[in-house]
Amino acid sequence: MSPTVSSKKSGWKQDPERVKQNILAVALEEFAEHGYSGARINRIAEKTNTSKRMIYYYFNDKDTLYTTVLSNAYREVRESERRLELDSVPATEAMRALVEFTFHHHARHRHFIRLVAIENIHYAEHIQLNDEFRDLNSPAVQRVHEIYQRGLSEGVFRSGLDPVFIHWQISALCFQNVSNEYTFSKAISDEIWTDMGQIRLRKQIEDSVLAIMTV
Amino acid sequence: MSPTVSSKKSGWKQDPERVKQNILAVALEEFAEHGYSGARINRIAEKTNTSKRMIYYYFNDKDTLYTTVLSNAYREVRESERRLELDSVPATEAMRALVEFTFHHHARHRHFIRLVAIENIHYAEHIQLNDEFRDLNSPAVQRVHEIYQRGLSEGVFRSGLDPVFIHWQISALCFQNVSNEYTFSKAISDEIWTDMGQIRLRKQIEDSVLAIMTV
Amino acid sequence: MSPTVSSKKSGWKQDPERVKQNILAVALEEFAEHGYSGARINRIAEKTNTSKRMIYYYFNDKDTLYTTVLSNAYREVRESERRLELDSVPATEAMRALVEFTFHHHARHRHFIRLVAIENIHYAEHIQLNDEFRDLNSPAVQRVHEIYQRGLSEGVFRSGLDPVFIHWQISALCFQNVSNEYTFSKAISDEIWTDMGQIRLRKQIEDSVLAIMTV
Amino acid sequence: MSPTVSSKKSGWKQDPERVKQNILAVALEEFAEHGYSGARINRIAEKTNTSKRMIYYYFNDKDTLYTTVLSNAYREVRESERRLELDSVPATEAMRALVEFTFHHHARHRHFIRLVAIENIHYAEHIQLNDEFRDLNSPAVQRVHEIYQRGLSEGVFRSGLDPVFIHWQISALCFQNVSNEYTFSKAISDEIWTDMGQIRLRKQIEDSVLAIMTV
DNA sequence: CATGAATGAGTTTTCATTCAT
DNA sequence: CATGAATGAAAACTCATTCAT
Repeated sequence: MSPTVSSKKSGWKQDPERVKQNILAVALEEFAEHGYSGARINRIAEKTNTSKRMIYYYFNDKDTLYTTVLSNAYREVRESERRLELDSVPATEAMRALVEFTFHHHARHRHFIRLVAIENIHYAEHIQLNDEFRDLNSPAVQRVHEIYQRGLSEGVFRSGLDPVFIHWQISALCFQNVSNEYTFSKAISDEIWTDMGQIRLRKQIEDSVLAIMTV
Repeated sequence: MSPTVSSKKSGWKQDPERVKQNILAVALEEFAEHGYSGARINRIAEKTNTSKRMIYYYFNDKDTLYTTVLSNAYREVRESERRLELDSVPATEAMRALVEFTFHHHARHRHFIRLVAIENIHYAEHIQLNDEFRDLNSPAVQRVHEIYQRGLSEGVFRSGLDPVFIHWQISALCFQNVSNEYTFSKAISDEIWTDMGQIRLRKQIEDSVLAIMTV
Repeated sequence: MSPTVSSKKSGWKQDPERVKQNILAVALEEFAEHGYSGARINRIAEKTNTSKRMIYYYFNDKDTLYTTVLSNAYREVRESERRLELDSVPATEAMRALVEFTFHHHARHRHFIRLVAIENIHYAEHIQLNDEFRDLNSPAVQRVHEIYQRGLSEGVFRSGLDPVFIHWQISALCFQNVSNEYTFSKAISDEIWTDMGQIRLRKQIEDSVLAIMTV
Repeated sequence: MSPTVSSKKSGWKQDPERVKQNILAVALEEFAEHGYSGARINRIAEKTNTSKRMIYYYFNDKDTLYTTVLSNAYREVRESERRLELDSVPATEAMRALVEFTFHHHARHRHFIRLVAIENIHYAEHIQLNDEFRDLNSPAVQRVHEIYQRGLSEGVFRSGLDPVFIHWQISALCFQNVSNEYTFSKAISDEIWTDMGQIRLRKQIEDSVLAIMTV
């Protein structure tokens, strides 16, 4: 009866923020698994601690729910990326560390990767292009930029490079490692996704990134 | 009067093969544009020279239609890739040519790229894993293998490399150039997809591939 | 204003149980009249106080609706059979009473008889063979068994009979009286289905059942 | 090339009568198996030596095809019944023989039994009530009538019986033995349809018929 | 006679969303 | 805040039947 005791479907009044987070978590899974059109509000409601009505109460419609899920996913992933600290090591080493981190980070956030792949199918039309969104993502390039500058001072990197392109290369390869596993495995070979294959691939990505940067 | 002349909706009986191809062409667009769940049989029918009923007449259901579209797309793209001839040039040059070709080929087959991205969202469950499919795709790796062998004889490439990994690198980067343009543009920058950006990117991809191969 | 008063299409929210029962009643008629394939969800919806959508809301699909109708029909008919009390009369009299009751009971439940005939065309594949279903139907044989035992003690019945076969005889003849009226009438004669014919037939059935039981 | 060589789909011109018979045979199975609404013209066409178009060519529509199948089935079964010869034996013996014959005859013509059950669901609306049809079926009652008359002369049968009711009793029980096996087996017991059960049941039917006839 | 292709009208089923309390 | 019931619009799919050659 006490308002602090709020759990599952038993309690009377639930914490609104908690309810919303619960819905978003379930919706993330559903959208990541089935895409926008393939996702089912019914399925989301069933896996939720609350009811279908609440989804509409808090998020108005499927589109808004998806958009919220997407921007939340970006925020969470970018936030979790910020924990990486690379300041004190030499540039080359830092670069390798950044690639390694990105490689594992993407692998550990498959839902996010799938969501981004899905959003590209939709021409990224659900992403509001604004300063807030750019600010959210800029640290990714910024980090590359800083390491690059350091490497220039150290004399180990070529001049005239664009951090955006470097970042793209890292991102593209680590992204693809997660996103295209299934068709590549069936069409060509699945050796890349064995334990050994993953280690080898990560090394290759590190090498390829450093190769285009070094003198 | 000539029985060989049959076209559009005017004539009574169309060439069945032509009707099927027409449906497949329209369906390819629809599926590539909206994904499996987002695709609408009605929309496909409208853009077709024939009726919705005929889609079911020839393809039974949405799933079969999609599967047929997908395998056809693979076949067509792989077939069109076969035209590349790289035998007579030095290995390094051949490798650059292969990357350049792949880069443009992917860019010119956006529907196929989107379809593959979509199919990965579905865990490639519509692809029948069989010898025929493998045989269709093996030339892609084979080509890399041949150039690599040539480069080894020429003494320009490192030994111990796996053509599958090399092919993956080329494929991944050229694929991503098409598939992730929209989110990357909004999140980071769209400079990569300017005319200049594309030239620069292609060079970078060439460099990165050669870098991991050369001594 | 009173929340307990809710009826027909006027009120907003109907009593769910009442809605389901209404659907089932209409569906029983439709399936009994046209068989499974001949039945139309649209027609059921029209005769209902609710909409086609609600049929799917409560019963998911045509098959489930039919199965529910069928098992409900069995339950209702068996329940209504239970009201017969035959304990206090001599066995021979009790047997005649049972046949008479069954004769009229089947005649008054034509929908059920038709449904069972339809289900036999489908090889009874919609009937879940389980203890619950057996328990539902066992009283029918049990009743025959009890009368038979009584008749044995009274010395009026032959020994060595199987109640299942006795029950079958009663059931078969009373069933057929309802189920094969139309073809028999056209092929042979409809005199059996005149008022007099029905009386005569019932007597004949009673006689035939007693004849195989008595010494 | 010779017109006498006509077989399967290879030959050019088929024997029209043979084609029609082939269609009717396949259609009989389909209608008996699935009922009128459940039957599929497509399925019939597939199992036929000819094409769907020919079905329409010879029978106009589904309804006519069904009607033809039905009346053909009646004719064939009645014709095959005529072979029974019972003249020279005593009436009681003849009656037993008639029941036994009917019992086995029905069991050997399940398609026909099912078709009749189906037609009753349709209120026998496909049967044209005319003299021809009556004439076709009258021998069945006539046979009972003759035996009954003989039994009267012999002094073994009661007077005042109606051959129609006797025939109904035989027919009903032998019919039900085929038509209601599935629901009865699931609801009550399948012992009746074991080899021993069938022998026992046939005896019971014989007994019950004779019981209502004898003094 | 014979045929594969074509089709309109209808049938089942699904889905996001709303409503009265 | 919260809920089960309700729903219109549209989606996938089916079926008997017809057509031009």
